[in-house]
Amino acid sequence: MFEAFDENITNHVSLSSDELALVHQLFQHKICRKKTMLLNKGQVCGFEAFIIKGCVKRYYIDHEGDEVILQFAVENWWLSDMVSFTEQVPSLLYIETIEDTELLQITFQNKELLFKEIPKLERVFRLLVQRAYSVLENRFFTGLTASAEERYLNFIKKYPVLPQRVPQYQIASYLGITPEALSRIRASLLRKK
Amino acid sequence: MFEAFDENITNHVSLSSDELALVHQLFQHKICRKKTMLLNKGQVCGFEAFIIKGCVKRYYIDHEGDEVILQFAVENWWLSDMVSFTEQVPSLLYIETIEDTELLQITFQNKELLFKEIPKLERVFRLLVQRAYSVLENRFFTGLTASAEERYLNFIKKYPVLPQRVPQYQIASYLGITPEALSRIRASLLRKK
DNA sequence: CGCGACGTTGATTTGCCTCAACGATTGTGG
DNA sequence: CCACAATCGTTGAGGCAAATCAACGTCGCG
Repeated sequence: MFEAFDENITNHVSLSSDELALVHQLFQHKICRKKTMLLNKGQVCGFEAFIIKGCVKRYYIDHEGDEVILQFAVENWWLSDMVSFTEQVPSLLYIETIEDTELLQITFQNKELLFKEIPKLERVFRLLVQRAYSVLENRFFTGLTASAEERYLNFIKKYPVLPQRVPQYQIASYLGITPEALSRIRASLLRKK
Repeated sequence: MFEAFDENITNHVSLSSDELALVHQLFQHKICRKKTMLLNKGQVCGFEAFIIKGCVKRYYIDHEGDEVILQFAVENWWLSDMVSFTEQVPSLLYIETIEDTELLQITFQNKELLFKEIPKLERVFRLLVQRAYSVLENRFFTGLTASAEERYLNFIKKYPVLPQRVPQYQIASYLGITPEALSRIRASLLRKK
């Protein structure tokens, strides 16, 4: 159960078996069905989680009442509302499972405790945040210049499994376009081939 | 010279005067004229800097040869190409001063040294990265849904000084629109009032 | 079966881009 | 000090990508 998780952490820093045991102890194993709300707008995000299995979306509701999907997260991804979690303020976002999902999650207090016991983990999590920042910045500037078609091609290249796991209108939302537009893009790509 | 800088750091963690002295020693004071290139595409970003005075832009050149501005940074902001700096890989970006600018900057080696000497600073920089992440995520999702006019209104509300310090076509670039479009938006806003 | 969720397709509209021309301002060399 | 160019912002005309609105087919499920 912990293999990928351990690897993800010891990638960045080596831990004694005692230390690793403490880590395991502070992360709680959780299983939930699809369509479970893990976080609602207005709640303080109480967890940071590593996804062992499943698929999750993170989104907000815009002023017209539509879902805008910021992120899909699958196996071996970290999941949280970083803003809400680290600053312990109410979230603006929703987090919801798309499939039955298995997580390892830690609370804010336990994460603080973990840092106190094993300070070198500060480094690991700083690197994780930096990585997340890079990914976001990349996505941001392809979003600024690329056309919808390019963004879609980019998406399926980067996440080839997601189209099979996520309904198309949610992918459209992630790409920042309407479902109709995505449908037409796909049709036009088929015609080209 | 160090007031705002010190405050920015001791906000998150308290330091002894010895520790603070070490920090000061490892950050180098630098002054440069406007239009100085601080980073070129292809270089490994050698610094992380705190802006004491001045204004800087961070941008890349798109496939049509146009500047796309990702960030303006002014007094009391941190500045770096985080991806390039932390992973020590060649940058895709340019960083250039818009005004005469005064910086406190640290090298990669010295930052590592700093962390080794004062591990609790890992925490400070983790929090800084997280803050940067929040800002970016916010900007990202207003970019996904908001119209150009909304983005502009947002911008002047958030950074009321920048329109006086930065030419309008660069603001347009930052907002992801053409200078013409921004000009029209401004004209239309004036008409409304 | 019948209903709702999802994807497709068509017609129309719209927000922003592109291209082009034109003032206003600033800087520069003669 | 003026002539000239360069830079910047504005305005107009036309075009295009994607949004909106609407209708329809298909599939899975209570």
